[in-house]
Amino acid sequence: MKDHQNIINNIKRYVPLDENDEKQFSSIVRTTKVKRRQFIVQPNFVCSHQTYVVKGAFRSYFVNDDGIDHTIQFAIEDWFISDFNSYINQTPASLFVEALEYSIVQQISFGDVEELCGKNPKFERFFRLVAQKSFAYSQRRVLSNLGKSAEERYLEFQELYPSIVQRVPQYALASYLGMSAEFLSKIRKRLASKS
Amino acid sequence: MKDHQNIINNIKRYVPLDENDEKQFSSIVRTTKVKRRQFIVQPNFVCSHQTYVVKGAFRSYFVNDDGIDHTIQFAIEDWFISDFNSYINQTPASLFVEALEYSIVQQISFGDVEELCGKNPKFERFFRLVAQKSFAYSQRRVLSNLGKSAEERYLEFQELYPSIVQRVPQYALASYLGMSAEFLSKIRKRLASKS
DNA sequence: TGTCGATTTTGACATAATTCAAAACAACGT
DNA sequence: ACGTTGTTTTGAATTATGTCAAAATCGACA
Repeated sequence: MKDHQNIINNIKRYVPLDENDEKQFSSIVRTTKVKRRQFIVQPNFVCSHQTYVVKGAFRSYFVNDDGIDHTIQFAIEDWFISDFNSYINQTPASLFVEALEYSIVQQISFGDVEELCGKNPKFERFFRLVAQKSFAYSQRRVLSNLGKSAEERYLEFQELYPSIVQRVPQYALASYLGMSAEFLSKIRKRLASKS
Repeated sequence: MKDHQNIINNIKRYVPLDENDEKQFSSIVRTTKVKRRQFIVQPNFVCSHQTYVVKGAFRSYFVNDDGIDHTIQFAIEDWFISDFNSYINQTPASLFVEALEYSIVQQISFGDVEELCGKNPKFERFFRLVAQKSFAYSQRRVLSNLGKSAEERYLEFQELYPSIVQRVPQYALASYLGMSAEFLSKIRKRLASKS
């Protein structure tokens, strides 16, 4: 149980864990370093792990037939990231998950997680609560995408995640918000000229 | 355990249930009829139940400040629907959930579900798997919204859910796909004139 | 079965956002 | 510190989609 305290404290925000639970969980965690621009998930390979970010930043994205990429998610410290669809069905991924900076992560494999959930309901519960929260979050995003203009989406994102706006490249943010990089640049210029 | 077989078989697609489990689950299910145009969830009221559709059709939607509505989800036979964000946090809803037809539903309350999950890990597991699947589904939708044109989104939806296209009003479908009702009408006309 | 309200269609026009290509700028590795 | 490569900015031209208002159609139910 060297340095799993971050991820374990994270779990404890949802379910109480005693020392034995912690040990159980700790035994399935593997810590790794990841270089900037390195992929931890790639299309056609099964996404076998969920990745918890100890330090650094990632994005997951899809590249369509025209070579245009669409960012699904960012993850910085204390977030999980993966190609979730590939992970839960253990089928080949369609996304890239790429480090935007030099990062340190902790990974848990699908098999280990399922086994752990089977033998300790606290973890079953934890992963249920996380999945439910993720789903609710994703629905909120669908809503913003539907209802708001490009400028409104940018402002909303900036409001919610100011630290991410600072930290990720503009084109990645644009592709998350569903607009071209050029247009985001124009929006920012317009906003800067006010105020 | 009158007529809970549909919903129970649905659960059994994810976890095996013995007779006792079924009885336990059955005890928290309440069956109700819902008239066309009736709301089962409304903004500002807490969404206290998850609703399983035995027969009929629903949609959940958000109405923004300009009075424009955005459909989050459709549900027909064997689907669950709710304002999930309101449900899991037990906070006031921001969505309407409205019957598109005369419907029969089965409802389970947040309190009962949480209690049941606490005492029977099979249900904890079931709700975890469902939440995970829902999340993966929602991510796929984000992807379509980001990557595809209005026409492509329509074609994709028709491919995936032909029965829903037939069954729901056009304006509701347009608001799900993120386009104006008029534009969807034009897309259909254009498509019809080919082939 | 006819009527009224709700839904869909149509066309003209307005606007948001994209595309492309070039220039300016930043930042990374050696 | 330098050059190279990746990123952001700009402006002009283009396209997808929205808006509005009127007409046509549908469908529930008295």
